[in-house]
Amino acid sequence: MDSSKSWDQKSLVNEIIEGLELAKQLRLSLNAKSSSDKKQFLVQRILSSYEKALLMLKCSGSPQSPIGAITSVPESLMSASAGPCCDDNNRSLQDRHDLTEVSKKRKEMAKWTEHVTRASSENGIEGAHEDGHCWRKYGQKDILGTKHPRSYYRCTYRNSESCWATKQVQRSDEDPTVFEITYKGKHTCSHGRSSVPPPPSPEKQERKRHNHNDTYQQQQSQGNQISFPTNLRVNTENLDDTENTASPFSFTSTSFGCMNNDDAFLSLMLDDNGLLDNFNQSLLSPAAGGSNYYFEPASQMRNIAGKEQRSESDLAEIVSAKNSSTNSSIPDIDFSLEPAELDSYFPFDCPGFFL
DNA sequence: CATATTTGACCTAG
DNA sequence: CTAGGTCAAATATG
Repeated sequence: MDSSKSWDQKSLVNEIIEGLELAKQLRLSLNAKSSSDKKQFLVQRILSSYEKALLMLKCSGSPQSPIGAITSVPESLMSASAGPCCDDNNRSLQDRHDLTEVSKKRKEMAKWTEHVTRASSENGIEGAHEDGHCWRKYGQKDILGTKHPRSYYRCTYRNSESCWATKQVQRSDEDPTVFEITYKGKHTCSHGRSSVPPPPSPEKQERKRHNHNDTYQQQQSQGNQISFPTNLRVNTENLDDTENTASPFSFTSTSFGCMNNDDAFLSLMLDDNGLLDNFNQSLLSPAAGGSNYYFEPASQMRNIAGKEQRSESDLAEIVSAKNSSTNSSIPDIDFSLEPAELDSYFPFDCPGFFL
């Protein structure tokens, strides 16, 4: 990866910069209310740009690519052709049902990671992310080499609806405002983001202990500028095709959980690009929960990781939503889209937002 | 009282 | 054996 880069780092940077510029243009367009054609065109360009950049990265296969933002996902997990989501965590289940197949891999389900920057206490955005699903914490573990413990959550409806989706929340030690959320399995429950007003968010405990007043409500008032993803970083680490790869990233948050607008956002994305075709299904599938933004040129991106990414499903995506602010920017290369981009699509005034 | 969280014990892959 | 992941009893919350 370091030695023979099939891509020139400059090209990569350029690609990303271009994306950034385009995003800015898009923002302007949005503000100016220009024709939707133009907007769509811009979106397409942006995606194309990032797609290229990601491809370069993927090809390089460097875990520690220049882009610090990219988090390498530990292992590839393939999703057994088995079900969409149910599969692994239920060790016990599997054990009961068919131990034999589980032999090696413990993880067989689609998995992707999301990086969520949640508020700095000053912004009071802690707990700003929710994905519209109801999660129940079932464990917490101190992980070697990390300052903060990792929390384990599973779908509240695990039992009632056999929804085996789970997620892990790990606070970054470097940037305490960043939470790395790793999802596993797809929601099969019918309680997507749409309905349920997100209960306690994962980090709830922290909010509890720290502050709660200045949290999300504040943002509502601040409305467009902070609320949340100011800078959206999308990092795709391991992608593998996987038809059932569930719903990749939900742009964190409760917000999405309660808004319908994401549809607009999605449709925009989808319309413009064939790129996202593969995901349409899941994207639109109710179960998957609507606001998932797929970033996946399917076939092209997968692989490269080099290891066992067979065909199954090795999907790990990382989304970073930064709400920090204007400058979090990242000189080098973090993919960062300016806030406005999202703002226009997401109303933050919906009640229950960020909760 | 029902449901969610906490937390130490337990299980398993590596 | 270790670290990560899960279970489940105890406890907290509404």
